[in-house]
Amino acid sequence: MVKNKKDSTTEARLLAAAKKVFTTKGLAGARMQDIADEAGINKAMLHYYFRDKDKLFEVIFLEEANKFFPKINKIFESDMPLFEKIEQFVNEYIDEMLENPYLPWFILNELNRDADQFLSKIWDIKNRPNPAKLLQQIEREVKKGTIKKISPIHLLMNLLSMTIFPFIARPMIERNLQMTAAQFDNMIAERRKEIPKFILDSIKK
Amino acid sequence: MVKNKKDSTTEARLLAAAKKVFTTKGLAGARMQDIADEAGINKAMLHYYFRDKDKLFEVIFLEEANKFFPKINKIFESDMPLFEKIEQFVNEYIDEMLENPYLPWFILNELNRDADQFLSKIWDIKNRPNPAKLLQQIEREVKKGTIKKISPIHLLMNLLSMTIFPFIARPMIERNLQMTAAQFDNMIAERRKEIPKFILDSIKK
DNA sequence: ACTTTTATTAACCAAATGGTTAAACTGAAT
DNA sequence: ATTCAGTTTAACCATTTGGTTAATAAAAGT
Repeated sequence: MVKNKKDSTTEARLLAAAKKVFTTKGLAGARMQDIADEAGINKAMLHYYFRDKDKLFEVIFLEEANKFFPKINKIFESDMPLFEKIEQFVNEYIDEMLENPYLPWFILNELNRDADQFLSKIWDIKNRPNPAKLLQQIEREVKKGTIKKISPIHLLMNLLSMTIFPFIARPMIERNLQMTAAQFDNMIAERRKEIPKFILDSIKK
Repeated sequence: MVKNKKDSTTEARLLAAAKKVFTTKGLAGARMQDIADEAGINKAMLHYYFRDKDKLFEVIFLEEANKFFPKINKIFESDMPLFEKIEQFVNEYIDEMLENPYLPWFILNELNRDADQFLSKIWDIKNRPNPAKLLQQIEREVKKGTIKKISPIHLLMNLLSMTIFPFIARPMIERNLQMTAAQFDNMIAERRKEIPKFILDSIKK
């Protein structure tokens, strides 16, 4: 595998370092000096390329959000059968989490800290998850009688919860259930099938 | 309702303020001055009563953890039938979250930041959730054939996820599903029945 | 060869922040 | 009335931290 030239530029190295530090320490906890050290590059370069801390944060967040959420929305809005949609959602989400385990944490953290600022300034409305179509689809299926009667909101909440929560709670899970990283990854792999199965068993007639 | 005298002492007011500020801003993001202002009390008093920021944080965390987790562990370890246990867990957890919506956030945040330090120094091992008994019970039920075949770990993960996640993701849920606070509370109330029902439907034979 | 632009560094700065201190206040015990 | 411990305040201090700058090196253009 040939290393992409861009990956070793100053800018790219700073971005990678920032991603790592923001992830583990949060926006407030991250130090510009830590990021510079992690990249092995002078701190002034962070300001040279990204102006200030908030801008740097924004760049990192948007890069990932713009890649990921459109994919999720495409699934939500497609014309697939409900169960297939659920399967695809779980798989897509887990794929993303394995590549960027920090993302949900990142988002929820900042959303918790200051939702207004985060949503209006940083998170473009086009890229926010929009499950409206999925909710309608569930309602239709219930009315048609193809699945058991269930509130669409609760089904959606259950789907999101079971998919996302393990990644947010990873440190707690690994500790309290005495799992190694490998065991955790293995468990996540199983969930690609377990979650859709669990849901199907619950709502099928 | 007569106001408890203790609730208006300087120490208690500082604690309440700290709880609020730590909750919304996190440990790193919280400012001692913010906490003092929130309490309407001189900043020096924070140091007078709690020595330093970390100690203050510790006091707040332990107070709640020592109240809550023993309750949860008692449920995990009791001899109730599985389904009743699930119901009680959900109800107990939701009760706690309504009173202290910040708790799971608080814990996961610090656990994510620095698990080792947090667990060894702050979170006494006696108060950590210990679901071993519940896992065994699920395994027994599967073997007896009273419920469908399911991995105990995944069932536990599903239970925790569906119960806890909505509180962690609250700001995102309220925004993206355009819910008011009242609607959110209402949805949570419904989940007391929805979660056990969803699980039962999925695992019953 | 030279000039100009871009990239990089080390030293520096101002503001924020956790923490200290000395003085003053309060209320009960003597 | 005085003392004395506990409480409270404003001013202060040292360090951290985000951000700037002036000087310099490297690259690109002429």
